[in-house]
Amino acid sequence: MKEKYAGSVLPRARPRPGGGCGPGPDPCAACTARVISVCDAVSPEDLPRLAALTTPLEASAHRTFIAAGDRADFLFNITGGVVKVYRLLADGRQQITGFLFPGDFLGLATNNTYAFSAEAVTDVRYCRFPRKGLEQFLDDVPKVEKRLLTIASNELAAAQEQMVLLGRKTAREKLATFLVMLGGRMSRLGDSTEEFSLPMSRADIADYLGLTTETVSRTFTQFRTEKLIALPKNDRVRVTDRPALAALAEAE
Amino acid sequence: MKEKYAGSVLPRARPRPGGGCGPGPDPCAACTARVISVCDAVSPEDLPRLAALTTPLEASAHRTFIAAGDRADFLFNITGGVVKVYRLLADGRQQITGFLFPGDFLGLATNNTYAFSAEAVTDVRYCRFPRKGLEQFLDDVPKVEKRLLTIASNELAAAQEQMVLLGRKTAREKLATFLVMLGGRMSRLGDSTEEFSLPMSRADIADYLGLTTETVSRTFTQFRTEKLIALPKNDRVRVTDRPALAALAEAE
DNA sequence: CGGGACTTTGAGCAAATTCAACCATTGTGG
DNA sequence: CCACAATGGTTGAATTTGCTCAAAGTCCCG
Repeated sequence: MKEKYAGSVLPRARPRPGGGCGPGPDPCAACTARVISVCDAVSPEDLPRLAALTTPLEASAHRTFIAAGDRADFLFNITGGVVKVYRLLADGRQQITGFLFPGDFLGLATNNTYAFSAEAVTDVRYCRFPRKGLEQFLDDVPKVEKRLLTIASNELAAAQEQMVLLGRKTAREKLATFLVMLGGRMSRLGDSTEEFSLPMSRADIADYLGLTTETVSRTFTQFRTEKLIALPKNDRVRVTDRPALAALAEAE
Repeated sequence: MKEKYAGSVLPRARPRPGGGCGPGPDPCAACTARVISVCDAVSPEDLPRLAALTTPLEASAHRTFIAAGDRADFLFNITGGVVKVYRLLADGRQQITGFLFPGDFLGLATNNTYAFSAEAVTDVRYCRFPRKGLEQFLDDVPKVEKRLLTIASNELAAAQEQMVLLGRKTAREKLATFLVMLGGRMSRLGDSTEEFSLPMSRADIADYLGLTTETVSRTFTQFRTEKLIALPKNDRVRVTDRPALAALAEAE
């Protein structure tokens, strides 16, 4: 199992392992993830109202907490841990469309049902908002709606980036891009860019990059042989030749 | 050149070839694309104000009217013709992230610059809005902002779909998906689902599906041999076995 | 210490690419 | 009006990248 990863994602997060909402009457005010999420757009005086809508929840590693086809009654904000968002084909082929980290937002749905599934990669903490209530809240606090639009735009840009990766990059370029991206992300969460944890399995990395586990593994080995990276543990990378890795990643 | 395609995309559109905004004092009110676009969320009394912000423009086939890196001062609404949105890698590899049709919206940008380029595939008509002015307008007409969020959500869902295609589908499945999608899109624009125009080149299809022109061409030939489709002209498809094509497309 | 899950490695294979030639359509200039 | 160049599309052969199938190897954790 993967419980080992729990809490390793926010090494310097303060109040609770894995980060997350604080307890007490005003949990959102104490939320360690707030500064990097939607909730940042909420002014202090509106926080209690947001908190009233919020249900803080947890999911242990490998739990699927959103299944494609479910009624899309909720929106989510990840406060601790790592989540994978994915789609399946009928025969089981899986494409992971994104990994979510603390502060990331989830749940923008087109119809009344989710078109994707979401599974906890590590133990996860998240806040759940009922769509109905949140929509009301959004009407009253337009700033948050703007923020949502910004978030959606960012995700759209990221999605386009990922399409370039999936459609036009080689296995080496894909993995290099992934490592650079993950390093950046991890460092923003308090880990170092040079050495950081790799919370997801090889299979998940493969399903994110449009490859097989074997190819991911082989490419890791190549990179290690070429001294671009080191793998002190299976779930930890040290980038030893950042320029070379970045060059591979940004064939653009 | 491709001028031959101009106007072939909205066969039943009324007022002008290729559709587009009407002339005169209230062009938006006469816009044939309005009913299927953002502008639909604008109430009649606000239309003049929107019209005041709008600059109707044209671009002939193959003209790049947004280049990645440009300052993102404008938003766009396609009113006639077909546009491709794409990204390039340094060595020229291209990934088309989407084709836009009349009613489609374009320009959501993360930073101050566009991260993508946009090129007219056929002769194109479009409306241009200055970001600044539009933002003001959005503040006053929250309904439109909501609509934008909905559009962004839809695009996000489409982007995820495309990631599945790029990362996990075979060449045959990719082309089948593309044809089904295009058929649906074309029929909503007044063409038939059974036979419709194929306004983009094989190279563009390849760059959209993460394949090479050769593979696209070979797969077209396969489909023709298997009597799934017919190609009365190079730029026209007739779907002769829709169920089979759909089955190939939706391996999901 | 042993079982299970995950990862790595190897060998052969297949899908898609590359490189190259050929064909078809269209538009141009003689 | 026809020849012909140009562009885009198709086809073929050889090659390559990444996949499949199979077998070890590793690392936890109990």
